[in-house]
Amino acid sequence: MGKLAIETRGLSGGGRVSATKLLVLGIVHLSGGAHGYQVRSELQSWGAESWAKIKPGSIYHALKKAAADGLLTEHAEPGNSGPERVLYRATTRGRDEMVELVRDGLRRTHDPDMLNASIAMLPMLTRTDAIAHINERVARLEAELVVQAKWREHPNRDTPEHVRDQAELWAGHARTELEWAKSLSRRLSEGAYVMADDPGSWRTVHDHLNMHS
Amino acid sequence: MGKLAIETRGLSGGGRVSATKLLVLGIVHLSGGAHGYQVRSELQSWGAESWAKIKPGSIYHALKKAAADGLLTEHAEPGNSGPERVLYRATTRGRDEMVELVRDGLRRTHDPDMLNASIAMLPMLTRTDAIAHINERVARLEAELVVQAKWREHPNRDTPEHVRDQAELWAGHARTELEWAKSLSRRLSEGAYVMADDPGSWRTVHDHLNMHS
DNA sequence: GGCCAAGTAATCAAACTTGACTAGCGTCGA
DNA sequence: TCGACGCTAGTCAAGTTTGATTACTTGGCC
Repeated sequence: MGKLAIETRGLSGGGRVSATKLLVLGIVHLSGGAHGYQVRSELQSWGAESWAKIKPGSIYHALKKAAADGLLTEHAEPGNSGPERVLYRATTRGRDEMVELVRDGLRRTHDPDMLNASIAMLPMLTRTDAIAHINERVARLEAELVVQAKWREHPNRDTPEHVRDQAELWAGHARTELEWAKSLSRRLSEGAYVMADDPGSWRTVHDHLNMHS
Repeated sequence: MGKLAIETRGLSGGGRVSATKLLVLGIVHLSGGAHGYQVRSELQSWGAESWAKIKPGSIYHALKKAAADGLLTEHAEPGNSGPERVLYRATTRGRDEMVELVRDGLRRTHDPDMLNASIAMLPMLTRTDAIAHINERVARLEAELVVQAKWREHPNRDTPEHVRDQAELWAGHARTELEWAKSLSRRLSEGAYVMADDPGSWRTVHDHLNMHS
C-alpha cells in the first residue's frame, strides 16, 4: 500500500483556477457589460453547454463572487420590462485577472475545461503573448510524453494491466493535443484570427466606443 | 443572441453519475472492506491522483454518503493502534450499483473521469458485458464524429473562427478515443485481462475466501 | 530518554455546483 | 378574452468538493 506524501503547499500566485470564472468574466467584458441571463444565453449560443457544462446557478454565483472580489461592478437596473435585473461591468482588475486566467489555461495541461475556456477567450491576448503561451503548452506536453514513455518501458509491477492501458489512452490524447497546439501556434504566427493588438479587434472597437461616451 | 430552451428533464434511471463514488465503492469492494485512509492510499498507489483528482475530504464524504444510501455498511473499530477508525464493507446493493456505474462510464462519452474510473474497475464486469459496453461507446463516438463533420461543413456563421478550432481539437480527441476503444474491445475478445467470470479473478478468489469463513 | 519527522486517520468550514423553483410579461390560438 | 405556453431573469436549498487542520503513534537518532 503506497505511502501518502501529504503535500500542503499553497497555490502560487493566489486564487483558484476556474473555467466558470473565466467564461463569465470574459463574456461580461466582451459584451461591454451584461446581466446574468445575457451571459447564460451567450454561453449557450457558443455551443458552450457541451464543452463547459455550466448550469445557470453557477453563472449567477460566479457573477456575484466576481463582484464581491472587485472584478466586476454591479449596477442594479429597475425592471423596465420584465423582472428587475443587475448589470455587471468588468473593472480594470477584472480584465487583468481574466487575461491572466487565459494565459494560465493555455499553459496548464490536464485541465480540458480550462483549455476550452481559454481558447474561447483567445482574442483577449495579443498575438505574441498567445503564441508564447501555446508554445509553453507544447513544451510541457512533449515533456509529459517523454516521462510517460519512460514509465511504460519500466512499468511498476503491482500496477494492473488494464491501468497501463489507461496510460495508453492518455498518451494518445496528449499526442492529439500536441499536434493541435502546434498547428494553432503555426496559424497564429501566420496571422490567423483577429487578436487584441490587431485592428478591428474587440479591444480596438471597445476603445473607440469609449472615446465617444 | 440565442434562445434558451430550458430543459428540465430529470435524469433517466435515477442517481447522478460520479467517478468519486465509483472509485470509492470499487476499492472498498476489491479490498473486501476498507477504511477511509486505506481507500486514499490505494487510490494514490494506482496513480489515481493524476487522472482522478480526488482530495481526501471527498473520499470520506463519499464513504459516508454511500453508507447512508445503504451501499456500504459502517463498522466502527475502536483505535487499537492510532486514532479510531471506521471499516466500510460493500453491501449487495452496493456491488450492483457499482457494476452499473462501470457500465455507465464505459458507455457515456464526454466524461473522461468516469471513463478512467470505469477502466480501473473494468475487471468487475464479465468479459462479454465489458465488450458489449465498449462497443456501444465505439458506436456512439462514431455517431458523434459524423454529426461533428456535418457541423463543420456547414458552420454557423456567427460562430467565431477560434471556436471552430476547438471543435477540431474535440474531433481529434474523439478519434483517438475511438481507436483506443476499438483496440481495447479487440484485446478483450482475444482473452486479455482477468475478468469477473475468469478463473483467478477477484470474484473467484473472494468467493473462495467466503467459503472458508 | 527525549524530541522531531513521518505516517495514520479523519474532521471541518468555506466555497462551489446543481436542479428545481419563482415570477413577470408577451403572444397566439380558440 | 382568456389561458397555455414560452421567454426573460433570477433565487434558493441541498449536495459536493476543497484545503486546511487536528490528533495520535511510531521510529529513528542524538
